[in-house]
Amino acid sequence: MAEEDRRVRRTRRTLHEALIELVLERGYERLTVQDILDRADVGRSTFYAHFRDKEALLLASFDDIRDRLREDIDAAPDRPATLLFEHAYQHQRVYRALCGRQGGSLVIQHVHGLIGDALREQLAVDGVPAEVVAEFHTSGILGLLVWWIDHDFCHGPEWLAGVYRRLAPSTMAS
Amino acid sequence: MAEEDRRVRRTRRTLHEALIELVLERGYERLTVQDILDRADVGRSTFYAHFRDKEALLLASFDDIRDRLREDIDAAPDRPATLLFEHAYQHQRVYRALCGRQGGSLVIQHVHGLIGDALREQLAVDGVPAEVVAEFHTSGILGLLVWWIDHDFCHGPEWLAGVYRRLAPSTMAS
DNA sequence: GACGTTTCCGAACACAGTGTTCGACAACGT
DNA sequence: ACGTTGTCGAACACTGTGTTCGGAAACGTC
Repeated sequence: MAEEDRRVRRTRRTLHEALIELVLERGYERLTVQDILDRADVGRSTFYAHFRDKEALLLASFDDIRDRLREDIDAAPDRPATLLFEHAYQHQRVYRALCGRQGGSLVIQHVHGLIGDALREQLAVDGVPAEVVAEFHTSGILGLLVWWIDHDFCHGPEWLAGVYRRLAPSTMAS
Repeated sequence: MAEEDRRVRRTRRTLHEALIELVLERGYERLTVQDILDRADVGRSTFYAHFRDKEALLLASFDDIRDRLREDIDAAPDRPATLLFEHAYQHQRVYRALCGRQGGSLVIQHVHGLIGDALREQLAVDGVPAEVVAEFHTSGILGLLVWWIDHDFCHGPEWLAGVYRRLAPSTMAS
């Protein structure tokens, strides 16, 4: 009974798809709510009945995937980078739209928080606060991710995970 | 004879100062051109005689500092991270406004390019493309920088440079 | 299949912010 | 004291936002 009405599902799904399409075509910043409405063929008032603004739609579009990523990380918290790379590889289209250079930086920030939280409890280096170590690694991992996305996912996720392990030997986490 | 007119200097300086102030107070994204005009007490048409938009003002405000940073890096290209940290420490107010979390991400992107270019020619790790190594390190360094800024420059620049050296021992660059 | 409910549409609206124009005036450097 | 150049301020057209509301259509349920 939670999601009973088909029309609601249809509207939200259509809007999400339109957003992804348009971000890939023209980049998030350049998009207008009206652009999304036209592409999705959804009425203006309908949009605002579902989302507060463009940003809310963006974040909602990432909700499902983020939840799954979080679950995976919770299940195996000792190798968040590997999980992130595999996850992105499985959802290339969405990750390209939301985490690539043309996506809004908001989603990246969320992922940053996710990975940062996981790393903070895994990493330890003598004489350096765990917070700082985690920050360095998280930023590095996301740098690798964005590079990978912008290079069309050349190489598999194992390769990238190997690169990370090679570049950050100061700890056990991968 | 290049910059003869005092009025021009005054206008540009006032606008830059107003921008920095307001970014520190309310964040770049939330700012209106009109806000900047009010704070600087400069006419609307005058603003557009100098800058195409808010973004152009932001980048111009970073021009001087960026040039000096580039010169420093060119002079000692083997330790770009250390130079960046020292540079930020010397210009805390501007860096806080332009590279902190509340600054537009544009300036950060510029710095990213600067550091990335320098690192790409310094780093080498067997079996990993230099491009990827540089991307990882650059992102990590900028992560450290942002963390440092957001923690009010606690510790000196040497400390942060030491942290970086400790976390990224896969190369000689510091 | 008929029902009451929920959602959607679409047009209208007020509003905020952008970037441009122009004439009058003031400040400038020489 | 001069001609030049920058600034002001008000007006304007324009784009995009977020809201409102009544009528129509689709929905789930019984």
